[in-house]
Amino acid sequence: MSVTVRFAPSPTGKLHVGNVRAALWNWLFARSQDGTFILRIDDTDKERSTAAFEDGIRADLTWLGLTWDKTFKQSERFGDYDVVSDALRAKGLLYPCYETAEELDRKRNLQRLRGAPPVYDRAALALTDAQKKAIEAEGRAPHWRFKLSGDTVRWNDLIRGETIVETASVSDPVLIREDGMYLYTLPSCIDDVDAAITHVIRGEDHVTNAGVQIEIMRAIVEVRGKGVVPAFAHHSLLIGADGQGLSKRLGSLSIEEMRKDGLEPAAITSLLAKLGTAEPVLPQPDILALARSFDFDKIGRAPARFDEAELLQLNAKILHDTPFEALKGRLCALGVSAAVWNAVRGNAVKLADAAEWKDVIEGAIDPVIEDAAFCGAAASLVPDAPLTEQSWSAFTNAVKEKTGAKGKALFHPLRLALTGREKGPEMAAIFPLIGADRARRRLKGERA
RNA sequence: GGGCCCUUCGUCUAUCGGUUAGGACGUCAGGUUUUCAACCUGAAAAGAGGGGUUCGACUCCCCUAGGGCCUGCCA
Repeated sequence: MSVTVRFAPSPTGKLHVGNVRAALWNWLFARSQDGTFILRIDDTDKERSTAAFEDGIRADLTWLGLTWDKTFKQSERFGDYDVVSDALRAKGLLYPCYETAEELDRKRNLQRLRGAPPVYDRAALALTDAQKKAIEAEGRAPHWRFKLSGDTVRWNDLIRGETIVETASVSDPVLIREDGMYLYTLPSCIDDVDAAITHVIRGEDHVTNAGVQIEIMRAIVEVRGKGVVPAFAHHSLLIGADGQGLSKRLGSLSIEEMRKDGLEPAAITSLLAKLGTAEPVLPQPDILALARSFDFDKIGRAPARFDEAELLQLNAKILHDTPFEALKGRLCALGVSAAVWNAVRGNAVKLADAAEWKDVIEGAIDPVIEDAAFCGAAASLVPDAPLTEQSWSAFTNAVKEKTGAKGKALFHPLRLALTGREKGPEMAAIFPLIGADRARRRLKGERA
């Protein structure tokens, strides 16, 4: 049986690092098994789902290189959900409830106060047909719950190992709201069975869900007369660099933000693929190489810290190794030539840094002159154009001879005068780019 | 409140009862680049705490502490 996985975001928000780690692992696993990766848009919540979020999710995934083999939206499949829910009703597995949200809330609070688990008491199951009729005569519509078995559900989780959920300690899940809208659970289960999903890879916030979903899926398989319950792999969630949960400040960790910030998608995939695994996090521009090394056995069970500083370091390393050709389009848009890129890429953390260096090299800057006499002497020693790779050492040797300065005393003031900055790319590389004329003027303290 | 999961260098982790507790990233030092970055070499750096079990515990058990998650007519 060939592997089929899915990533199922709901278009009610932007993709963030947490989401994307799940998407990535699904994608990597699919690719490593020569399987199928499905993008499913879970848009059952009509009020909160928007086309803009959906487009954003697709754009983000595409940008990261997580392309899908198939895609569909749950909103296209309500007919199928109707068929299955009717069959579930007929089997007595889906039953109507008439409590209001406030009532349920009250019940839960009471249970909590008594120290009891807030599990639905199934009062609706005791309702007679006459009572139901009477309630509906008042204009009240039911919401529908799935009747859990109360048994222990167990599965061998690909990451967590043997895992059990006691469905007796879980409320019968509401599958259909009072207004007739499907909640996420049923469509998700139906789609997983119908699409023949073999592996569900997602965050451990879903482990209790997995218990109830396995029961629901078993019922669906029976109703459909085909399909299987997939295998599950629940990974730990990411936490912040401070060791606290990530959920609070996901805004700043959105993929869209990172894209706008000019980060390399490979930096994100390199980090997220290996963070929390036994393998080292290394810059890996080839996402398929990441797929080849994907292994559930290497994934740890403890929450891992996501540190933006680490992401930036990876981004820099990836940039250091990326030739001009690979970045041509974006560099040209920034006005950065191949010569400039090759001279400055070792100093770029983000791609936009190259543009800053381009401005330092080619634009007008205000030089920093610490010692006017020294710089003035140097100005007169700048070799005639055109400058070459060798010009820098010829120039600095001449300055050394004339002024007696050496080491840091020699280089530091020259760098400051020529670039206006304390640090930067190899001077031998950018000196010819700055050019003899501009170099002389900058050494004389002129804006050039 | 209840339930599930987790806790080894700063970080991600290896170890599946006996190891000088290993690696990677980061950090620091030295080298190199007659400056910084890059690069090379090296070093420092860890079993949350307390009880057991055992000849022997990072490893198994219990307690405590800390963290994550679930406990929705959200997903």
